[in-house]
Amino acid sequence: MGYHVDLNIVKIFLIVYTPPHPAGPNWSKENRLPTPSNNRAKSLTILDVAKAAGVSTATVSNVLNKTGKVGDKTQRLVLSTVKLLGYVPDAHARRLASGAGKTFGIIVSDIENPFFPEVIKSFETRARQLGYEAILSDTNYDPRRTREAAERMMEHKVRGVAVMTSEISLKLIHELARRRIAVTFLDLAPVREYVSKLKIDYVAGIQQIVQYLYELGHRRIAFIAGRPGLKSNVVRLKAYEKSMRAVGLEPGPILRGDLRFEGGLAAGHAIAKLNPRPTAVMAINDLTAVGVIKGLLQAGVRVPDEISITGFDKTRLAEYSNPTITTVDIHREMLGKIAADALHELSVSSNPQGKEYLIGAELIVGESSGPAPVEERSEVRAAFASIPPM
Amino acid sequence: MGYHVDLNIVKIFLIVYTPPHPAGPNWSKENRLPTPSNNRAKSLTILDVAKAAGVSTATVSNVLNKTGKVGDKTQRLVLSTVKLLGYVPDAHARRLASGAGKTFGIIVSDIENPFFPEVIKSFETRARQLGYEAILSDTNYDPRRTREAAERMMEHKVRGVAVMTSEISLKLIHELARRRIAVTFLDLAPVREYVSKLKIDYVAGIQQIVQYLYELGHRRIAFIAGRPGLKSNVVRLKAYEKSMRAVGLEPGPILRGDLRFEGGLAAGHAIAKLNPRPTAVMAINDLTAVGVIKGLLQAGVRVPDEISITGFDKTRLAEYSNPTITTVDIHREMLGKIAADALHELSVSSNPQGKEYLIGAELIVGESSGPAPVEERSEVRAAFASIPPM
DNA sequence: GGAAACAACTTAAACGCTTAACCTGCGTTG
DNA sequence: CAACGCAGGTTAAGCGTTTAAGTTGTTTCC
Repeated sequence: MGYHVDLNIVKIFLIVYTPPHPAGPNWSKENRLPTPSNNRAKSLTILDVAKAAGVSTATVSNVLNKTGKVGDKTQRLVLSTVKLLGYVPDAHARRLASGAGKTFGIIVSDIENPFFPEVIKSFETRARQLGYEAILSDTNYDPRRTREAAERMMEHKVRGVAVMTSEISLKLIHELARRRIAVTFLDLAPVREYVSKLKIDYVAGIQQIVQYLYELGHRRIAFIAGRPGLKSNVVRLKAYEKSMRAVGLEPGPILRGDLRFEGGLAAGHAIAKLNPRPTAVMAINDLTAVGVIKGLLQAGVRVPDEISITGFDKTRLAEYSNPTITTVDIHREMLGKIAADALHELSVSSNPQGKEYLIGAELIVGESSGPAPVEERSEVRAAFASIPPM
Repeated sequence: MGYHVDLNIVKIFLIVYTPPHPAGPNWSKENRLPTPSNNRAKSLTILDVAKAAGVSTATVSNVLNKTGKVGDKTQRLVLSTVKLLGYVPDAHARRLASGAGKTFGIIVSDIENPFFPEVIKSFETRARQLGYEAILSDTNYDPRRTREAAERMMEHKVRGVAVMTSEISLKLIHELARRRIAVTFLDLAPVREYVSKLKIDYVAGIQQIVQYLYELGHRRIAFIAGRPGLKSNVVRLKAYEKSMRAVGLEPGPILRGDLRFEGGLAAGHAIAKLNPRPTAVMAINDLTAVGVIKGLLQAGVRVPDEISITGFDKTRLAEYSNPTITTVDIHREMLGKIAADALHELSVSSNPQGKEYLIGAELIVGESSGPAPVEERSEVRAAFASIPPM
């Protein structure tokens, strides 16, 4: 029952307050006759309430659903009976009887990724306002789990699903749509019946960073990419290349990352050794940026004096980091809200044709970026001379 | 339809691909006759499958539930029919008919607080392994929403609820328990029928930090508290005071924080001005620690050379921070897993008496702490002389 | 003053599934 | 060879709601 301090052991102690009895996890099946799973716990039903109040079940139902078909007096009677008995209606019976449940689903890749909680929260908040319940599924980046998540949504007969992950096949999306379940999707899927599209303006965000760095005198701007498989990553990379060319700069060097701290760290070390070293680094997200900064600092390169770093997504991390990170706010809270609005519109409208929503991006300047180092300035001026004005 | 770059405007553009039609949000109610919300979409039922396969609904059900009562050949026939038709069973009808649904709920304060996603994930993962579905409710620290969350759990007839927030009344807990819904709770509630208790060993965690700092020669160790209202915060504060006295040190100074970055920042500035300045600061959580470090750095105090900082909770932040933070791992992932296990045991056992689970804490040394500054050492030796060995 | 309209209910038929109880035919068994 | 057991089904009675349709008793209106 006691315990001792040992830094290397996960200490979990089980203190059983009750006298030990045979119902442990390994309890043999033979004597498991009267488990609560078997005897249906006769719970309070609407009929009990009706009897107690001396009315019909229909009246109770009408009171609970505020249809306005019940007289004032009866209404109060029913309500007080409900309170007295502690009756809570059964959500499942309700849904079954009424046909259409007011539920939305949201599917995300990874709830631990700081990107998602905010989206989930705003989605759920907005859904509530519109009178929907929300259920969440986390796929853990696993396509099989994604299919399971979609199936769960169908089983629960949701009215709409906000798909916030890319590990999902178009086929699955269409399967949902065919069942008349509204879907919002990020980027990939084309708009069609029951399917709307949420598009984050990555291109504009990247453009703003390049523009900003350019104006600070940076000319060698590296890019730390993410996982090549993810479409949104490819989009950002392309946008980087295009924006660079737009201001007359050659893209590169481009380093591989993994969207995680570790990848950024490695990239930071690599960049420190580069010659000539870039004067600015665009990381594909904040987490990578934090890693890059750490890597550079470990290698003795000062940020932002010697090199500027930028992130993307404006997670809280950007704010907490030391130095704070220059990043792009893609308005994650809008993402969730708009998803809910879009689903609502699709499921309420008589014409369920999808739409496309574009969500803007906004540059947020932090401490991790500054003017290009002075020794670069002469070069800059030379560059100015040879590059035509935009 | 176009858009222009403006850093101060949230840019959200709606591009409607479809020809405009009258079903906008402000559409008048008169002509909303045939909305999809009204006409029950006759969806595929088990009867359709049964007919198509030429068997009874009971057989289909038995196949789907793998009761083993169906012959091999029929089984295959049914399964292929299901696939062919794209039939998905209705979760609500299922639950209603079978009485006991296999669902757990989890109630958290704030999904955006990095503490929770990890707990949720491990809870959900474990619940799945045990064969349960999980539904999530976020209370946003609002007691009213907490009540709603609990009601939602009752409506959904969950078998158990993991309550991970403290903004909940004992009354509510008991109401759940009375309905034979298993509950796990943090700290506050006493164990009883259907209620188990998950206790994090904060005391041991704090003790380890004090011990560790003491051994590094620190004698003036400040504490940054959280919100006085939260019970878990009070526990930590008390543990700090007790641990300090246990090694023969006077507790204090104790500064007020808010569990957030901002509070830490303010505390950091305050500490920089203190005279004599503490040589170490224990922050109540990692986020506060990050703030403290930032505040101190801004005031020109070096970490850890001049002052050591410790956090608590071992969030990813501790790892990403610069310097990395010495913290305490309270095994959040265990919290979720154990909650699921505890609920399962309660709901399966014939004797639903709760138990108490103690989850150990573990010191994780980072870069934010180190030996006390040398100029303090003489003082330390004096202290050693006068303090009896532990 | 009688038809019509209405407010305030009640009745009972779904909703889509599970499951206890029942049936049927075939191989075993004493 | 009658009796039995059992594998592999089927039938039908719920599960707890909602809601269309029906039933009152009371106004309203010409």
